[in-house]
Amino acid sequence: MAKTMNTEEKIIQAAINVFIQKGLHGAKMQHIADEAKINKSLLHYYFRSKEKLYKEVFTSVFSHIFGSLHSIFEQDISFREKLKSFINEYTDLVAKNPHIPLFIIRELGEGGAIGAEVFDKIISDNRLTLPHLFLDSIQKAIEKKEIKSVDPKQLLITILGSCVYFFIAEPLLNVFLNKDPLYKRDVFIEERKVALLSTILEGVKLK
Amino acid sequence: MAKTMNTEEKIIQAAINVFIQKGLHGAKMQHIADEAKINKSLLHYYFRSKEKLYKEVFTSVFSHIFGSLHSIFEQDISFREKLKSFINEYTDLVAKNPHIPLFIIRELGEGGAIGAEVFDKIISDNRLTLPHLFLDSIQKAIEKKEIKSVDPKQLLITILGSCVYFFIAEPLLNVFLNKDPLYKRDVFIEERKVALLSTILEGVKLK
DNA sequence: GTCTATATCTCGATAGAC
DNA sequence: GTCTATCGAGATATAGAC
Repeated sequence: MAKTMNTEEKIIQAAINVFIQKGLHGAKMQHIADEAKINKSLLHYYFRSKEKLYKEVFTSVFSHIFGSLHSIFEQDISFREKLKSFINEYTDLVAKNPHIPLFIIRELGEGGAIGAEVFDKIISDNRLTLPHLFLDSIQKAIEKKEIKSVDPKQLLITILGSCVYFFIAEPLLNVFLNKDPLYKRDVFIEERKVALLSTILEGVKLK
Repeated sequence: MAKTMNTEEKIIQAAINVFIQKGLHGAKMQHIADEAKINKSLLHYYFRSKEKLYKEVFTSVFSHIFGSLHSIFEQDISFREKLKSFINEYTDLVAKNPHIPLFIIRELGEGGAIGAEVFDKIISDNRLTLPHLFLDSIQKAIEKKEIKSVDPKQLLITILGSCVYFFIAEPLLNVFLNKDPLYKRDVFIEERKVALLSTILEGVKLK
């Protein structure tokens, strides 16, 4: 934490760290104050409530994810290449930042109302966010006959779900994955990228 | 709640209802006592702690899911038929019991340690639980050349993730699904079953 | 703007009468 | 076995001095 940051910036940065690791209810104001190395009452002085701070953090996380993957869909490459890049980069993103899917999951577990409010604000303000770009890419791939005619929304949900599920359910999946003494998480994740691209593009049917 | 139930049974039933809807931390002992129409201190008399009660509920939920889908994998039908039945029945199960995926998600959001402990106990006690049966079915389908040679674990995770993600992320997905004034949840879920089976079996590639 | 002190509340758990 | 009463920890939020 750079010393040049003013109090407000320090609070935001600390809130991002703590909320992402603990979620809305798991995070404690005292913990955020400690992380920012400021007095707890300053949190209420700068932001009125815990929820206000939380919304700031949520916006920041979504923007980060969208920003990281944005450029994939602006390149002039085939749908196959876009899908491959998305699977690889999205997988790497969550594999290297395991707190991010947990953060979103916790919000969804609490009903998702705050997350939906923030998400709505982001995608309504800007027509070129990641979900729009991804859906457009699918639509264009269908028009160019690169892929079958499918419902773009259904396909998007299938892709997102099959990418992120491993990281969400990992504590449960580990129960049987770890029965294999040769199981290595990193290797499995690399194999997962290849398996996912193949299954989504070509399915499991024999030629 | 039948009047014939004894106190212990009433507590268990109430705990299932409340924990499934609220999760471990969201559920309050007072709420469970009210639901069971008994005094709060009786919860501690019959079960020592909140966590003990919670484990009972978790075991019950897993057993319910596994039991509901068990028979699919014991029938002498093609892999395609098994996959179709699984997608349809699993989708119906979570669509009709929306609290179940949320319950599991909340546990995963809190680290999943308790869920993993319960899950481990269930699958270690019995070699014929749902995950084993599903993995065996995939393995046999590969041997019989019904499908391509793939890693059964990767395929299982892809299937589970693409089935359940819609129900987990629904509050966020609704932000753009609801932009379509013709969107109907029930219709979308029915279309989802068909799209999922098709994509997993055949992918999105043009013939 | 920043601090200390504290009000206020919620909740799991327990003690003890009946 | 069941009840009332209460403890004690932990948390958000605020009052008020400096």
